[in-house]
Amino acid sequence: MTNSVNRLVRASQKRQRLTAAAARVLHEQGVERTTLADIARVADVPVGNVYYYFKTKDELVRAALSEHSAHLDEFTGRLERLADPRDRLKALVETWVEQRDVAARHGCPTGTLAAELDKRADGTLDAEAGAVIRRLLDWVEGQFRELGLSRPDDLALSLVSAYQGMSLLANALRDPDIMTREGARLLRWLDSLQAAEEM
Amino acid sequence: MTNSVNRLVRASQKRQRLTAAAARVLHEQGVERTTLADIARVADVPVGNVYYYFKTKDELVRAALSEHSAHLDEFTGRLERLADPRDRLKALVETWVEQRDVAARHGCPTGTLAAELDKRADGTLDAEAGAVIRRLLDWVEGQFRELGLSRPDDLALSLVSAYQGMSLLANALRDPDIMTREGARLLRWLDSLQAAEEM
DNA sequence: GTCTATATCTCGATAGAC
DNA sequence: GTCTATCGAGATATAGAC
Repeated sequence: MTNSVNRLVRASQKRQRLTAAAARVLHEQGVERTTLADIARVADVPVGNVYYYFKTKDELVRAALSEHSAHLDEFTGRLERLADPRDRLKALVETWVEQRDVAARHGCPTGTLAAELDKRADGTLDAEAGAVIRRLLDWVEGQFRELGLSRPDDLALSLVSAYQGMSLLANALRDPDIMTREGARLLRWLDSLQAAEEM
Repeated sequence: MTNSVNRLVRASQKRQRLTAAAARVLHEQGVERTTLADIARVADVPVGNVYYYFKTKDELVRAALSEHSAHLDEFTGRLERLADPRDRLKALVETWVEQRDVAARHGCPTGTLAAELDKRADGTLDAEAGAVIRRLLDWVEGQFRELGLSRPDDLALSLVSAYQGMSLLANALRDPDIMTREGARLLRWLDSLQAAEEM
């Protein structure tokens, strides 16, 4: 490697570290209570240096959203190795339940971010947060459609909505058991669905 | 009325105006993005005067939470005029759907507040937000119990969770129709429940 | 590309006149 | 009780040396 390539690699490593740190810290503390210093510290990058990679704080929020979106794609991609769409959805619910302690402590990463960004008058970033949720919604709808169920869009809405709701309640009441209880109901519900039948 | 009583009344009127303004503005803009000046302006009270009624910003947040809690009590109280608990729950869902435009714009007042407060390391106010949600949860559970349904706590969790989920999605996607679609499913679900049967 | 120092701004909170 | 003026903390963002 030449020196210039070396520098480039190190540079993008720092950018990557900042992005990962932003995704994590913004989830834990929220956008408004997170300072650039917080993110820089976790990423082990000097504060002033942050501006070389991200011109504004909003760009860091954007990067965190991309990170969540990429993570979601990678996850649904893995689920598609399962042959039966119903098994994919059940595996999705099981993963949510496994993450119950994180949900009880900080809520759903994308959901809490979207809720916070929607409080802004400036409506640029909140649309991007909504797009990540829409991405999950569309993927789930595809699974219901493959199962030959009617109104797959409404079924997807119910499932994703249930996830956001149980995450918010688990968080607000600081009770991971809420994820377990609602998760069990969702698994039973998924098992009960039959083609040409609604919920 | 003596002058001193006059002053007292005017004073508590101002306190009341500040509380109402806090409840509204904190819902619309969130806690972190709302300044004391914002609340004072809406309440038509000079900024510096706020501190005569509320020693800190957190006390204003607390007052807003009490306002939401009182509003909830008053609302469930009115619902209890209906003889059938099932009708009470259906009226509750119908009210949520009627509020769809507010939900799409700002989310559920208590839910978004709880989510934001839970991002704090300091865990004093978030518990109070959770308590308001718990209050709704308990009331709904009572209705299911009156209906003689098994696991009324799980049923209440499903209903309130569905409400929080659909509010968050409607808000994130800026789409009030989401409230209508999920609301319709909840009404059908409530109709389908029979004693000694689970969801 | 990296980092320090600092400018600039906003906001919560206080002091003190009236 | 009411209100103005302002302090001081803390944050984003920038200037500029290296």
